[in-house]
Amino acid sequence: IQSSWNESNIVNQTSDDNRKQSGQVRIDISTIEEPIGRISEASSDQDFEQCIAITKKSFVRTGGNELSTVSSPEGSDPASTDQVTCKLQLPSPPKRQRKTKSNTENWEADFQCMHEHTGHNLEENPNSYTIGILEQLRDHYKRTQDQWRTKSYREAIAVLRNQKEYIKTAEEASKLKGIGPGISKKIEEIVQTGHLEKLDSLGTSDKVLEMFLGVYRCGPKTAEKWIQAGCRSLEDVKLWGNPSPAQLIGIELYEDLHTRISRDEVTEQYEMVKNSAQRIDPGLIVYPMGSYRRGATECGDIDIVITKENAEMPELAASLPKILQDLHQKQVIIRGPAEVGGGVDNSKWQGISKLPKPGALHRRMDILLIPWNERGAAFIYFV
DNA sequence: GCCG
DNA sequence: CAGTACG
DNA sequence: CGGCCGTTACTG
Repeated sequence: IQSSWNESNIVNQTSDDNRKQSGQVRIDISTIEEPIGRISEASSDQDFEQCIAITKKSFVRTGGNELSTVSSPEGSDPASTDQVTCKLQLPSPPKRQRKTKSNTENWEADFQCMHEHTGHNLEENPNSYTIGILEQLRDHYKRTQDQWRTKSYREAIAVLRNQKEYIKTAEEASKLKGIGPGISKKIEEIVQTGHLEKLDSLGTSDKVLEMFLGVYRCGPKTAEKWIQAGCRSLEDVKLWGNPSPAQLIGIELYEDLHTRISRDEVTEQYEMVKNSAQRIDPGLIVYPMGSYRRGATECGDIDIVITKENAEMPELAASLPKILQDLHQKQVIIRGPAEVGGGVDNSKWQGISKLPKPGALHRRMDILLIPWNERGAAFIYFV
């Protein structure tokens, strides 16, 4: 905020010169409107503006389902820099003309949440094959609990996913922030040979570990523990693994929870929550978030934010058990209302939901409670 | 693994 | 407190 | 080389 929260700095940046210290995000909050609801009324909130200014992460155009959080690609050509730069509009902003005028007029187009989500607008990424290989490597490091390599691959993949061009050489790759010498070489190898020698030498014997890691609320430590206990199947885990209640749900619902959710079903689930919430309190405002809001055609889970005008956390937290109870009557909720305390600290609920119709699958659902004056930051964070 |  | 999870 | 997201939220 110190470096960017002042007007002169922003004017400088617009004028295309001397901006080696880029990496700032500039968002025109007065024009942020999305199909689901409006957050533009929040533009009068100082804290909302500051939240955005503070957010140094770039909201890079997303070619896939994940919002990239890499820093702005400084040092690249001006055109591409413009594409990831949006405007932070101050009370009386100087509207400057950009050199590349198409970008000026249409910068909103670079953001998924500025488009109507028909569910048919996500094009294939030219690097999808490369990404697939790198994902295997990432998963390997996740299995072997190498958290930092996992992180590096995760970030490199996110960067690659945001490229419109096919990255063919190590030289091209290493220009991208988050892709260094190691992954660059691997990218070139993948492009030239179609696969990666490193993957062959890893062995595929850790299928069991992989399966365990797929269990809801089982991470590397627990998976390792189950292996050490001699478990080789989910049945074994139930007998010998001493799984937690949540993990037991993850085992019982393993298939359901690994099935992607259609956009339409997320809409349905969201409507159910919204109806229940507003039956409890008509003032509650409910939004679908996460990958749904980013326009994904299929989602892994269902993210929902609940807020209310001028409400703080205690009031919202008090409503949550009632909402869950109401939902419980209409759809199945596991880890249901009884286990949710009424404490002031309850700001979220993570559980399982299922639409009340034949053949419906169990889905992971997150409900996040957001105090009214934090909604701006929440919209940035949870999307 | 990458970055500073 | 460690572990897991969320964006 | 050292640090790697969050004074995250929640469970057990």
